[in-house]
Amino acid sequence: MKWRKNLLEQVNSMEKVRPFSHALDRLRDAGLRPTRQRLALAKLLFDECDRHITAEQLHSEALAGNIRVSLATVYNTLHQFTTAGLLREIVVDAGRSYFDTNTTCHHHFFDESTGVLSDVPDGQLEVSGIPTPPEGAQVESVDVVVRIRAAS
Amino acid sequence: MKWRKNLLEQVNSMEKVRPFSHALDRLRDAGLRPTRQRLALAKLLFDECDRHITAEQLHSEALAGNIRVSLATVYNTLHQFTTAGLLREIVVDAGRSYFDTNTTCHHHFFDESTGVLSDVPDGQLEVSGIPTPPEGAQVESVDVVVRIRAAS
DNA sequence: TTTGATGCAAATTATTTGCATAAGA
DNA sequence: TCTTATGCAAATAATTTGCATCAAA
Repeated sequence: MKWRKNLLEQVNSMEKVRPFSHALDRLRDAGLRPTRQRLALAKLLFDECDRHITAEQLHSEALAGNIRVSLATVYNTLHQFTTAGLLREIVVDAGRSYFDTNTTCHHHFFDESTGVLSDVPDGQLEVSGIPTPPEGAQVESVDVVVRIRAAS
Repeated sequence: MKWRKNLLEQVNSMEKVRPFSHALDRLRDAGLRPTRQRLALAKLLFDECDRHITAEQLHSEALAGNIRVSLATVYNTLHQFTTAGLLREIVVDAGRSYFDTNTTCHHHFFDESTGVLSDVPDGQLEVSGIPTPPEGAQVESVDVVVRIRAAS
């Protein structure tokens, strides 16, 4: 049927009305099939710049935006995005994973009272003398977490 | 009954045979009642120096040493020790907590292939320019994790 | 013997997996 | 239509909590 275009065409025509090319391009470039859920989650993640979010938070946002998606799918999608290099997983809290839309090398503040994760502005913090790892291992990354707390 | 001494006396007499004063002193100083389980776990933790261990690992060691203790008690004890300042909790792996018997300020290697956590020797790694935290917050600590992996 | 801390079973929270199904070619 | 990848229910893993019990005084 004529009106039945493939998803790419649909999306291209929709882009004229509402610009979600950003999210779509990212999925395309990563070689991930742009399904409805993925596209919706990508939009939430990448339309604003520089987000730090947990699976639970993203799931809430999706539901609030009338996107029907299970928490498991949110987890799976976040991990797929991470594997594809679209996200970076940040470990700051035992028993909760945060995902960062900024995948470049940078460091974090973690507010232990509120659970809010934020970026340390570039150029403020320097790590020098990265140590020689034990025999036979290579350094993958050097992660710095500045733990903060509301002043008492 | 005469033979029924209190725990302190028992322990003092046993010390002549087997030296676990180290573990006992630590509990005493921290104001924690030296119960059988706590004393046994403290012995495992503090008799060797500088251990990095998960709850699961410590539980296994306890069972191997014929110490009947539940995993929940191991968790509770690890947290009590941490609150008392005897241990430091290290967050390196989403969904698993490590505890470090070295509570002084230092940094870590985390081997992502094996899950082994180890200390970065003092003096090799320097962090400079600790950034100003967001308004109203104060810095609690600056944690550096050097993630390593077996060379491919 | 009394009392309050303790230790564990059961509950909770966070995350992963297997497989029926829907989506794209 | 025909796969193959997808999304979710159910399972698993990690950790916490409430309360009966035990140990110290």
